[in-house]
Amino acid sequence: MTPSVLVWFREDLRLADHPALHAAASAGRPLVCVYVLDEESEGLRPLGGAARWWLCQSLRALDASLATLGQRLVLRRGAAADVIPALAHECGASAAFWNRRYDRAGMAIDDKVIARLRKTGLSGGTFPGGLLAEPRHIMNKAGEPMKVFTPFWKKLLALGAPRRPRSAPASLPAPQPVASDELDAWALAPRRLEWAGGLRQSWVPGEAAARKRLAAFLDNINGYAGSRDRPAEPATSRLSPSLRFGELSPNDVYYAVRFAEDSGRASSKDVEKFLDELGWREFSYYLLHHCPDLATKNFQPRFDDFPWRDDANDLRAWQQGLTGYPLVDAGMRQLWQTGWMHNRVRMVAASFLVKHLLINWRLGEQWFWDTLVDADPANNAASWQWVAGSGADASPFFRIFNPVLQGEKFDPHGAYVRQWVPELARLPDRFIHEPWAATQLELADSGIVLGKTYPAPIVDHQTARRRALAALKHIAG
DNA sequence: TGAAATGTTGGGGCG
DNA sequence: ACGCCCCAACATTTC
Repeated sequence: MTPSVLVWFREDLRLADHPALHAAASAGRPLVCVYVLDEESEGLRPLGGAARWWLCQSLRALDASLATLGQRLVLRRGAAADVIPALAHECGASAAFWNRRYDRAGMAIDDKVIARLRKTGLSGGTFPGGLLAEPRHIMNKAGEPMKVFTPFWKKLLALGAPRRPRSAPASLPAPQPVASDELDAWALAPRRLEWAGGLRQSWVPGEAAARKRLAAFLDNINGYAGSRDRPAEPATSRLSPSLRFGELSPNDVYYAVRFAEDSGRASSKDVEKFLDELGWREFSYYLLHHCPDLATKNFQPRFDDFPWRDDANDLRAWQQGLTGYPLVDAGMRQLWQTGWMHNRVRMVAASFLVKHLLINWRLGEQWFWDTLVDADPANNAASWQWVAGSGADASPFFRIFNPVLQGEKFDPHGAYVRQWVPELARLPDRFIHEPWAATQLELADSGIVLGKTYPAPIVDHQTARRRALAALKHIAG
């Protein structure tokens, strides 16, 4: 019997531009496509709730696309270093292929899998597929990892054109029948039904839907550079969860945007601005690769002794969107209801937790990890550290967002606030970002009783700002 | 990928 | 007519 080839899907739940799948398909041998739910291996961070929901839907979608090619997705559960070699033997495979990952725990597992495969005469083939550039290829003159975004991104782009994406295989070799777990038995969907309901209303996971979102974004990219910061406008790509789970490869996105530019559909300004965001994703994975503890350890050690406040009430108010600052609350509620928050608001809300409340960025990182559908081990950790000031190329400690000014600047008519904080919806524009500045009469006209129907600010901006500056100046460097 | 404090300037009201 | 003051408006510095 012809030995089969095993393709191990991980954070690349797609058929297009999937180098490992492409290589396996070209071998012309029976194919086994597998996904392993690994909740046992040392050091792997368990997915948060919203991401588990996305994963479940995306696996279903991937299985359906494989089915159109006569294939199916085999589901297995357990420590990957056991499961993959065992499955390879079970189905008589001679090789297992996968696309690389870049976190330390994941790479250690992959090394172990390769070692075990080799021990019994099988081979493992690994491919680049998740990043525009391999992290080890970008170093400064001293041979050290780079620490500043702009030179990093310039260097990456100067390496030459990124790998060209391939389209999905038109056909796949016949499957090798293998037993599979039932997806429903994994119970990935959240227990709270209404939470899953909000996610389902907001998103369609899977490669096909991701490609539709990419196309819709390109149709709408005109003016992106300016409108991307206004959370009430549908200007951002909303591709983050798809990139997180690899429903699209960054190469696919990169070239789609470049093509829009070359064909005159998109201005260079808008394109550069958007590709910068893809660049930040690269930079985050790059940092995680060279600094594997990014989610728990300060990138800048001088933050190690910072006296964070331990205040469960303030943390809860922030999580629930009850800080009394409309823009922050709107963001936190959008997050809870849809599993996603607009980028501009993420910065303001995160800054509020860290700087106004002086709560440890790790607690914010953890909350986002649990609630974001795009929660990503690299982006989430790097971005929280960036906001906190402890990260690479971080926001300086004295940069403290004023949630009122940010609201007035980026949500001038309060459309975003009105959508997510409906109890403020009737406030006039001039008070929508600072309801406490309205008189009792004006509040009453809008049906608001401050402290009852909507909270008074849990901290005074001026006071909190000065407190943060005083606390942070000790570690300024 | 800020905001506040502080400094400077210039037009206009006014004595 | 002139100087003085006020204070936007803008620029610079500081956190």
